[in-house]
Amino acid sequence: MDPTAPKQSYHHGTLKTAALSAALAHLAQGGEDLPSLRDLAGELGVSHRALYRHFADKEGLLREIVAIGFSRLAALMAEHADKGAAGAMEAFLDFAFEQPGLYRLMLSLRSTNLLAEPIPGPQVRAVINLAMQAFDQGIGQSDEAIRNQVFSAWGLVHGLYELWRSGVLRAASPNLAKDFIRARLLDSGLVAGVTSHQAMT
Amino acid sequence: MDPTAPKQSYHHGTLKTAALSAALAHLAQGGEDLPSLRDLAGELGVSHRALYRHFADKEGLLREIVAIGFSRLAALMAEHADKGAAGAMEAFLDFAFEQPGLYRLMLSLRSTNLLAEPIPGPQVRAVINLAMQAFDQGIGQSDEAIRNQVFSAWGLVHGLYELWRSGVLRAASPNLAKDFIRARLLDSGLVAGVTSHQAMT
DNA sequence: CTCATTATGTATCCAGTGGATACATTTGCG
DNA sequence: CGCAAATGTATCCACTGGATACATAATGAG
Repeated sequence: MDPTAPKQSYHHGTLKTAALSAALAHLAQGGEDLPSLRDLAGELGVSHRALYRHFADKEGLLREIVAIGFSRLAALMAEHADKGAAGAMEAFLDFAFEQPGLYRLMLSLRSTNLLAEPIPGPQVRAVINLAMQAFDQGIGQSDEAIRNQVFSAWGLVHGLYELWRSGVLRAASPNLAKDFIRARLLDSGLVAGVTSHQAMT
Repeated sequence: MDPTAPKQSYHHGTLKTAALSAALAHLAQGGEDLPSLRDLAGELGVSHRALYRHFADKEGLLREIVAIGFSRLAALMAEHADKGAAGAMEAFLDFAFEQPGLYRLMLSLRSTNLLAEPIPGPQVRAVINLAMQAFDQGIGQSDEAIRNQVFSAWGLVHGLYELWRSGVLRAASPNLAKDFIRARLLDSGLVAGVTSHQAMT
């Protein structure tokens, strides 16, 4: 049963993974919302009810995608672990601007009541822990102090990002919005110095 | 035609205002989303299609509510205009924690793709202007510097609030979340000192 | 005052959505 | 082999926002 073969068989074989990939692909291509279960199933050549064998309901699918999103964010931050707080925050920014759909699902789904249950804890904790490591300057600050700094920085960046997306904060282009957010983070004094790995925009 | 009289008449008389009030009442009572057009119309004793005489579509209703929300926020800030930046930010916080449903509609509707069009500009600008006045310390800072401070403060507060609502930031109670946000704002140095008009929680 | 015009509601339809139940087909294991 | 569990399908349902056609009430011109 080669899953890559053009399968005409009654059983799909890898429907669950295929569904998650298809959904993530939609988000990666600029989709803000998930497609309907019917459309998603249609793409996979399967009846919409087939998905219910793998996810309890639509929220189940959502939750798995959110978990994957946080894992990816953690991975991205781990890549930049050497660059300290500035690197961590730049990773946040990159993620949010490159995967807006996914980022939105991760962080504004619960408050939008699309998710009844809390977002997946372990993956979120992983992200927070990575951030705390990045912000720890090894000079014996208390865990609480570090945690406060992490949330302040994340809050500032996330808040400005959302204000931009909501239309309250106007910017001529996404890149300029990103620059603005980076600048505010910089003069907040929360990070030693933000690596601006970009040419002039 | 007394609008307060128990109307059995074919014509409602003040349907538009009644619809907006009913929707706002739902939000005030803890509703996160608007009720369906049918439920809303049902409450008003009217067929769901009647609402379409007053709003182009559901988004039309939403947009008017968002506009009202920003007006109310502006009014609340104006009340505290004497207390400077700290007062303005406390007004933000109060509004967000007392009207979570409305606040969410105002600020995370657009990014949730429930609103295709930008949120109403004039009302938003009023809020920004009030905030800028509050942050202006009259020592000749540039408009841009003040604006940056306003957005930093608003971004920080809004971001932490959203992180809390999304479940990333855990707090035992809403009041503790509010305290945490106020504390982060305070040690950001963005406001001179936050009036903590509350007893210990 | 009358009557046509316009504003406002109603009745009924439609497509799309998430979800439920009952049935069909495989797969795989004793 | 043969039967049970896993996986899909067919078909139904309630509900939503929206469209069209028709009914009724308010209003202003003559």
